[in-house]
Amino acid sequence: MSIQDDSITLAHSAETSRILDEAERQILSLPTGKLRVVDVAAALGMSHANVYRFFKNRDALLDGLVDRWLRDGEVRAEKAIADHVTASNQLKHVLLNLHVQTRAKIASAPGVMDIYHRALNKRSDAVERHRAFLIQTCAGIIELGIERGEFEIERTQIPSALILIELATRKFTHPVLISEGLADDTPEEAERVLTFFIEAMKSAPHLFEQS
Amino acid sequence: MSIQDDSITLAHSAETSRILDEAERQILSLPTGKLRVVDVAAALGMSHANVYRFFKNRDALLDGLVDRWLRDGEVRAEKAIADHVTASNQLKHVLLNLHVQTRAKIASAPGVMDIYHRALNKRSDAVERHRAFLIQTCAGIIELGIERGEFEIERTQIPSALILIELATRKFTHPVLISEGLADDTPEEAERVLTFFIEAMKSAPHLFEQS
DNA sequence: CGAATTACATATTTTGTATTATGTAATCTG
DNA sequence: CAGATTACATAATACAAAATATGTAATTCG
Repeated sequence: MSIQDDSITLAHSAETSRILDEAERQILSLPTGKLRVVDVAAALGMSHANVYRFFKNRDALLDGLVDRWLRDGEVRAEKAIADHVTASNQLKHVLLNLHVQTRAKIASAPGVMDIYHRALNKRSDAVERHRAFLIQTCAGIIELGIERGEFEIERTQIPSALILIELATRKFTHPVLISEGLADDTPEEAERVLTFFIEAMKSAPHLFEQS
Repeated sequence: MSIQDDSITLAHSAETSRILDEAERQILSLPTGKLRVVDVAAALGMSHANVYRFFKNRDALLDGLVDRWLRDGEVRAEKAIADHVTASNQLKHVLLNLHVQTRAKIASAPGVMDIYHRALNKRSDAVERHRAFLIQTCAGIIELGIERGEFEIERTQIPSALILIELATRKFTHPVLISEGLADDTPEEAERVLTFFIEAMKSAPHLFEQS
């Protein structure tokens, strides 16, 4: 029974994964993000029409890729939380990791950015979900930090802190903006801004009062 | 003599200005930034080769346009300083004005963004100069704020404050990033971040200590 | 009958060519 | 001879035709 349940809980069928794997492989060796469904199907020895049984259209396939990348980032975020003890370090490393990983992903192949760009402009479900995950995660960490007495801000100031941190660090977490500043923006700068807000939550809580 | 001096100090000849005026006029009514030197020359009733007497090449002409736009922003920055008394308000409105003005400029015509984009990717002299102007201006305001006892940070912390403010607000002042977030990022959000840093300089100077 | 394929109309991309623009040098003009 | 033009080689762009991809419906296969 548990075996059946396991197979049911698999979000993607084995076939879906194979298709995504091949799509990703091709994207990484492509000069641009112009992935062709026919090529993916051909490489897998199936007809291209068969791909459409698993993905509504090409956009859905690309969204699937972005979704995997974003989920990968989320796993790393969870790991960053597990790897650090203090809320300060958890918050810092969750966002810093995100910056560094996305940076690396984008730099790995020119086509990756094209795919991200499309998904973000479309505000695909995958992107919205990821955004919600991040905000929830950061909120949780800050809450923990407050409970532990690590941060001096009030619980009611959490939304305000989240908005500010998001605004000031989006430049380091948003794929398009990372790509735009690939040459200029360093992880060190990201850390600097993060440290500033973390220190502010520790020793200058009044800055987060709602206006 | 002073008349002669005046004419000499004119950075642009009357002809240069005419060319830039016509180029700008065309850009504003063009779907993309694909300005053609021949068209500008034709509209002015001169041969296209004549344009090359005043601008080394097409890129130089486009840089000239960006330069004018950026200088216009600088004039508005100076005005923002004159219009406000406190260093806090000067700093806030200089950057906020920049955000709002650039936003409006980009929204005015699709071609404008193309031109900005090119100049920024090229790191043209115009852009570098503008960047230096902004940093210098903000530094001056902060210095004044310190002198007046409005900000509590130390003079030695000015560089640190400038870097942080620049990092956290570039999203609101960088044309490409403004364009990217034209739909999402509001002036209100920009103000929020600015207010945060200004308040921090007032009441939490220790946050700006060098690490 | 479910899983996959081929067949097909429409959209998109590629390709080769004609046209037009760029930038420079030679030439003209007042 | 400074100020501008025309003339020209090279580079970029626009365009039309052919080729290819997408997405769906009819068809085949096990």
